[in-house]
Amino acid sequence: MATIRDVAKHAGVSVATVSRVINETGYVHEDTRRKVETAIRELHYTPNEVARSLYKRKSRLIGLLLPDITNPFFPELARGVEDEMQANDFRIIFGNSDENRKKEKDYIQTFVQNNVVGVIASTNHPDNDTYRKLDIPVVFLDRTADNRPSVYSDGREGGRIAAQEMLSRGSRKITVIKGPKHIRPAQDRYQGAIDVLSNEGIAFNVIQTSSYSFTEAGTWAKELFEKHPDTDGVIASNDIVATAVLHEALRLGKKVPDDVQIIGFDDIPLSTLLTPSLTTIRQPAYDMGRAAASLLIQLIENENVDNKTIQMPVTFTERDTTRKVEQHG
Amino acid sequence: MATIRDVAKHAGVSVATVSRVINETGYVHEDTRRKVETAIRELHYTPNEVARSLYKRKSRLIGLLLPDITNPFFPELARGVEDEMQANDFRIIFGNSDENRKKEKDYIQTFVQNNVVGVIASTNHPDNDTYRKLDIPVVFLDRTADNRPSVYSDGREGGRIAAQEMLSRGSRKITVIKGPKHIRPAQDRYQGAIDVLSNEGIAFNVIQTSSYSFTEAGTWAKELFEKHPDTDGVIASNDIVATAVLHEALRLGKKVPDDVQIIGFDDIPLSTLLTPSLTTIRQPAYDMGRAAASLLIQLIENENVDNKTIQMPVTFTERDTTRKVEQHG
DNA sequence: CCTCAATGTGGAACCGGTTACACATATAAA
DNA sequence: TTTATATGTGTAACCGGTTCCACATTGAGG
Repeated sequence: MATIRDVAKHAGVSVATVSRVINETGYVHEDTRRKVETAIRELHYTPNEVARSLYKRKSRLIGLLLPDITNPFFPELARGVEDEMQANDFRIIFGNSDENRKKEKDYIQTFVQNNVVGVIASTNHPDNDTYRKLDIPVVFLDRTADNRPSVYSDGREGGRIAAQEMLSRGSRKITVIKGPKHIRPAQDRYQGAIDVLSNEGIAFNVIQTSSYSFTEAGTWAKELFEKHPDTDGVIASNDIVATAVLHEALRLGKKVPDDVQIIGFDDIPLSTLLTPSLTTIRQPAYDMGRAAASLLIQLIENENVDNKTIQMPVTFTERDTTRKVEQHG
Repeated sequence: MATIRDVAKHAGVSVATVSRVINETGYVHEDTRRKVETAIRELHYTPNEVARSLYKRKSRLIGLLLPDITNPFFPELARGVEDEMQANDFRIIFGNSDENRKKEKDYIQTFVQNNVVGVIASTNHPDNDTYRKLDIPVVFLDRTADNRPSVYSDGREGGRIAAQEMLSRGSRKITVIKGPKHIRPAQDRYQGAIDVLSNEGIAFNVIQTSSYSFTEAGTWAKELFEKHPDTDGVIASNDIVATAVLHEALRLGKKVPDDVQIIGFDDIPLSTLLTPSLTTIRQPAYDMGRAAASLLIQLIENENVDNKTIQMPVTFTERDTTRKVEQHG
């Protein structure tokens, strides 16, 4: 690998001049510029980002911390982040936290050790010192923390919508699947749903789950129909469990949506391809990723950001696991 | 952020000694060690990886390049890589290539600029100079290149198995979905399938697709049943299209597997949760990721590696989109 | 013709680590 | 007692960039 000194020698100038050419700073005579550019080309020189980063105490790297890329919601988010970052010449150091504080902390630390200029994190503990003490901008994604920069969608509202739509479509024996305790958005959704149910005076059952994993989802679906066989409406904590519930319902010979209606959450890409396709509360994951990246970049570049917390819309996405409701008025 | 000089001053020793303590190299008196360790703790010192990386010309970073994290097969792979790397204190710079050579090249370049010590790449052009000229180890994942380190599974064999199982279960009007031309494993699978079909003298139809995207998958499924409505067996190029085909078949009122059998490829996590659940040719994605990471680490650490190309088994994973075949013998 | 600002360039310090080397001391072997 | 070896520590160069500052040259304005 050629260094800046090689280029300087080859072009017959000083390293300072080469640096000026590369960074387009200060004065450089046109002829000199050309000489340097030729040398750069001939030596296939590319600047060493590490050396740069050391002096500037800033890299072109950002840290991205997500709970688990294996959950289909997160790749969408990640992809949004990546595309926006890529477009702005930032690269990503990536880690899965498994919603585990130690892993989180370790990752944040190595992010810092690698001079990242910003962090996007999906954490349940934004108020933790790990984040508070960071002196680089952090954007919380799919999570909120009051007044700290974040991009999220309103889980509570989503839960409410799910419950309302479920009710307006006639289900009365509703089972709500309560996502893992330590996952904030899961709890928000649950709260939103039971807000509405309680207000309307509708009794409901709850199935508590402890992870979002594919393998366990089936277990909870089984548990649901064993404990509450007369359920005629399921509000799931995300599309994975919703899919498992759908699978189990069909296995039991129930008709969906006639016997049981199901509403999921997230709108992962596969939801449309299920049969019947899954009605769900959509979060615009890809756009959320992009928005978070864009917000972080603004923060990094010290631009004045008026809107530090961006709430994205949740939308009821009607498909075939819910009954059609006749239009009136 | 405290630097090594701060620690040295605080402990009343030289930076060299601090460095020796941190890296456990050379001789350090027990008492000195303790003083230094105390100072490190008190100052919350963590070494700056960038400075390290600059001097050593080696970081603890590796580059991971995957086509598209949005395709559910890749998160499994990525997770395997991450877990293994994490366990060995390596971090990941991540990028999506979209199977696009320019993006690939750009990413590889920034990997190099950031002093990564190794690269794991899923590329269709392993023989490209981009990789040939790298002076750090590269492991190809989900792709082969003769004699270069790689972890993959035998797509051709997978295609053969799919075709055999399809035939042994009685389908005779088979449509093979041919994955995108530029994606090697897709072509291998296709070749494997038509090898068997041709050998057996079975006529078959082909649907050519040009991407693995969720949104387009539905289009090809529709095209399939429009062009070849009498199809009684579909060999899909991966589980995404298989899912779309299943969805479309059911929509058309076909019985699966009675009227149409479907075999997918990959065994993405959702396959079990479809109804009927998807029969597929499984690749052990997570294990492949781990294996690739483990191989790369060996290469990085200059260990003698006897087996540089690791072929993982493809296994016929029988579920409910294929008919049961009676056991004999 | 003189002055001053704009233009152009290079030397060297600096970022925060690692390590070669020099030097000192303690210990064991001869 | 001498010598070789193991142990312990510090100084300074180095990694490959960036940037401050000093210095030279040019041209415009007075």
